[in-house]
Amino acid sequence: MDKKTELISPDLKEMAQLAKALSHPVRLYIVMSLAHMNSCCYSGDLAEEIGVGRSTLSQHLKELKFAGLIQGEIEAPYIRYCLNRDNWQKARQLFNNLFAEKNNL
Amino acid sequence: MDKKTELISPDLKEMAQLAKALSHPVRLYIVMSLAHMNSCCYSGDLAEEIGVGRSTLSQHLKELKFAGLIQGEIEAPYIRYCLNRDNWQKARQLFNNLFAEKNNL
DNA sequence: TCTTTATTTCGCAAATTTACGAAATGTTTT
DNA sequence: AAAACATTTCGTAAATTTGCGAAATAAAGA
Repeated sequence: MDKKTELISPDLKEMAQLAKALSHPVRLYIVMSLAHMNSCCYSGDLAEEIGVGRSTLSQHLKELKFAGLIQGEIEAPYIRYCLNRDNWQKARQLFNNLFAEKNNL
Repeated sequence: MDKKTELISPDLKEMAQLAKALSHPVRLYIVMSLAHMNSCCYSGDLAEEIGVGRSTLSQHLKELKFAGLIQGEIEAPYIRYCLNRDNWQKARQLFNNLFAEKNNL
C-alpha cells in the first residue's frame, strides 16, 4: 500500500500496456486495418504487404496477441488473425475516457 | 516511394509516437491528471507525489513535451506544465478515428 | 512417408528505454 | 555576492525493444 499502488491504478497500467502495443507503426497499421476493414489477416501476407521479415511480423503479432488486441485461429495451413472485439471495446472505453472532455469548469 | 511510404502514413507514424508517449504508467498518469483535473503541475511536486526521482520525472516530462502533449511555461523558480490543448485535441481525433466503429457491413 | 508450406521460436546484435545520483543551469532570496 | 531552490542535463547501468536469418513446429498434399 505504498503511494504507487494508490496512484497508478490497474486500469492505468493496463492502458499503458495497450498504448505500448499500439506504439509501433507496424502494429498500429495491423490493428487499424483489422478495425477499419472489419477483416482478418494472415501473417505471411502481411509480412509481404508491409515489407518486413516474417519472423519480425510474427513478433509483432505476438505482442498484439499478448496485449489482447488480436487473436489467431488456426485455418490450416494458415493462422487467421482477427481483432479481439471484446478487448478492443475495452480499449476503446479506456482511451475514450482518457480523451473525454470533462473540462467544463 | 517504396511500399512502406505508402502503407505507413505520416498520421499513423505520428499516432505511434503519441502512443509511445502514453505507454508508460507515469506519463499516462501525468497526462490523465492534467486532462481530467484541467490543471497544471510542477515537476518537483509530481516527483514526490508519484515517488520517483526528480531527474526521472524530468525525463518523462521531456518526452511528453517532445510528443507535444504538454508544454511548460516558466513561473520562476518553478516551471508550470500544462496540457498542450491543440495537440491534445489532435491526439483525441487520431485515437477517436482508430476506435471509431465503422464496422457496419 | 516425404516434401512443401505457413508460422513460430531461437539466437543474436544494435538501438532504445528506464531509472538514478551527481553535476550543471538558472532564479530567487538573503 | 552567496546560499538556497527547482529543474535539467550528464553519465551510467540494467532492462527492453527491434529486426533478422536460421532452425524448429506443425499441418497439408503428393
